[in-house]
Amino acid sequence: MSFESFPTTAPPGHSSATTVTNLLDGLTEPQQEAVEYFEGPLQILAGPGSGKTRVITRRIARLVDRGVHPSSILAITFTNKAAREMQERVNQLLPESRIWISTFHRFCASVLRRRGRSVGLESNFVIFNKSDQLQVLRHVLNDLDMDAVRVPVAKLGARISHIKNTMVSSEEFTRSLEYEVGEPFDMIVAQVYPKYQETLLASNAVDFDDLLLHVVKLFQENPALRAEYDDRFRFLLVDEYQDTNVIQYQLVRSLGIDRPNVCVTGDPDQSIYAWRGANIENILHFERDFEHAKLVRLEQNFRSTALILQSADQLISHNRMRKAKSLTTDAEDGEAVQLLRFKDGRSEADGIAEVIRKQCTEAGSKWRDFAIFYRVNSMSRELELAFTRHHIPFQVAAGLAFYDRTEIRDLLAYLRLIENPVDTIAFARVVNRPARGIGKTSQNKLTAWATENGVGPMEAARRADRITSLTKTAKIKLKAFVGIMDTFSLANAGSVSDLLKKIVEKTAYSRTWSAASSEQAITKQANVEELVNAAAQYDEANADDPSITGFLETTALASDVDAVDADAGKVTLMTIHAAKGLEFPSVVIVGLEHGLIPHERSIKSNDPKQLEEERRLLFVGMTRAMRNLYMTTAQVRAERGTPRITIPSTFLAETTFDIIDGSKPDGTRKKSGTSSKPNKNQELRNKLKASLAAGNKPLLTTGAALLSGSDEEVGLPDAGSASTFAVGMRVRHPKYGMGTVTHIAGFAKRRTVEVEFTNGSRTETFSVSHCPLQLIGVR
DNA sequence: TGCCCGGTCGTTTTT
DNA sequence: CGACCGGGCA
Repeated sequence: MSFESFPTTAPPGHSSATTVTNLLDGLTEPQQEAVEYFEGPLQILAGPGSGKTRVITRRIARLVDRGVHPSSILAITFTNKAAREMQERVNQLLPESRIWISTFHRFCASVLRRRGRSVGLESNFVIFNKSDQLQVLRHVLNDLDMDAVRVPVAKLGARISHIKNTMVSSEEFTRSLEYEVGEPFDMIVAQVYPKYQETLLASNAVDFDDLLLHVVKLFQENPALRAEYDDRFRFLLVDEYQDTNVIQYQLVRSLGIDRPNVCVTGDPDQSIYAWRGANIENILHFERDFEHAKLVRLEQNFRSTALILQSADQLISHNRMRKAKSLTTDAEDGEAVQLLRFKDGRSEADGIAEVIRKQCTEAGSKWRDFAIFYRVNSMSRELELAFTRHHIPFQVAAGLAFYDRTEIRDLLAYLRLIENPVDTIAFARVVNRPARGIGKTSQNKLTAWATENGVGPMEAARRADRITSLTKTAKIKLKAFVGIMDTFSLANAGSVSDLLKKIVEKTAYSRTWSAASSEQAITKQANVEELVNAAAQYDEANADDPSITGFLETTALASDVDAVDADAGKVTLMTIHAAKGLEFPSVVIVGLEHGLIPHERSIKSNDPKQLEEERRLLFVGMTRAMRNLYMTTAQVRAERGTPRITIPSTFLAETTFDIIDGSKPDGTRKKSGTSSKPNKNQELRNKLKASLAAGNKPLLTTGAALLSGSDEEVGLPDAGSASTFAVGMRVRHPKYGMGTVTHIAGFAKRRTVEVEFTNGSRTETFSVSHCPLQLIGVR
């Protein structure tokens, strides 16, 4: 946004001769280098706010300028939003050029629509999202008679997805377990995974993973096809390369063999998706994978003020597994990062609201200048309540995504079934919605018959007369359902939106919520209307070739983050992950607490890699801020309903900021900002370092000390400090049983112990002042 | 067949 | 604390 308002000197419709210099105008030397580099692999290591998008878009324009045909350039991004933004900016430089800019998933969908026959997909296949996926798994479990055993479906899905992302097929997975007994859970997975794939294929459907996986397989099995695509896309550009997983990597590789003009951009320090299979190695080993690769580093930051950048840089420099990078800026110092401390989550939310209001009334800020980031979605609630109380307009980039709402999924399922009558999941969803007297029993009989006779659910319903197990009424009702469905077609309705309207009308869909409270009914009605609007938009954009499949693809690959509108005139609330790639004049990062940032899961994993990813996550959050950066802590935070005393984030000991008492109306500033003299915060950091050098493990302690709330000097705890607990002590907990104390941190009321329990190998942190721990003795 | 309640579960991040 | 599943009852 900000610095990108660089004037486009070329008038619209310019001829190419004048653009070369213009395309390099206002670029730094490394930026120019990246734009100018022509053929061969190119890696752009782009720090936050270093003008990456600008470089890529200009590079594309420059390629066209050199005579490369626009249709032989493919740019791939991760999110729709990034793709759209890049498309817009390329269009500014090259109006009407129709460069193909797409996400990995959309690109693969289009390949599969054209060439998916050999992996068993019709061109109108549907894309199953997560809830469809879970539905499939439930069906599979049902068929396998496994519901007796409690199997967590979501976990199954996650496990299968993970296996797929390591490119292990169901056959390979099952075979691998024949030789080696795996986890008990994997034994279940081994049974479910193949059936799951079968169901998808029988439904002419793919899940998100399949979308990529099928294409990679297609290219592997059909070298001529791979070569065709490789050749067609003479230039390939991949954004956010640090987030690619094994499959995406394979895809990029297979498109860059004959024509290795692959340009990747990314920043290892912003890799925050390793948990879902992203492989930092991909970017770290680019030079090895693509011979004679050129490397360009963009290290000058045009986004943040110097003090913000400095704090972020301090933090990230604590990562050990890292390509060192020097972030620089010409910007003024600006205001120091501020740490606002509150007593609990509610006053934190109120305090943030007050800060924002104050900035808007006194400093001329606008609501839209502010973004609040949190680690977990559940933390948005308290903030939403506070903003409502304070009458501050806000938008949340999360919650139930629009296309995940029941009424929307129901109507989409109708569309799916019309287009693809073998979609068992859509059938199950729709056949009795609104209720038309076709219950579970009848459905089970029908699907059993369908499987037996090798037909899809709609075909089975059509032949309901032949299914002897069905009751007479069930047969009649199924026939009626088929009758209604037969009246629906795109050809008859004329457009997707009209078809949707017809469905709503003919099925009397609003009966579904007749029982719901009126307020709910109104929301649902509005959602349905919004869906029709979305369809109308699709109709308009695809007037030349409208299809149900096309519309469904749009909805399947849309995400809630796409809906955030930077210009909405509202404060934006989102997770730190969702904030990647964005920037805001003022940013608040909420809950800098142990267990939140870094997240408990990463801490408990005991894996330094995971902790480093948490650090990168905070780094990403901090570097979104242009002018003001606030971070907050609450001394007490309700967790699963019960309030618990918090421990400050260890990361606070690794960066610089001013501490502000957020609960005081004006905020009592402990140390003021712009001086570079070490403040108390830094003295404490020095102590921490000395202590670390002495072989202690006091990160928690120092974090706590930092925020201990008193101005008096606080020392680090030693063996003799006042506490009855000591590392190595045996304790008993009424619920978790026997355990051993592994860490002690904090002082007085804020003193905490971490206990590793013997059975179940779980680890819990307790506040000494109120915990039910019983001392047993020393190990 | 459908509704309601009760219990269980988990609880990070997403195309 | 909340969502969601499954079971049991009307």
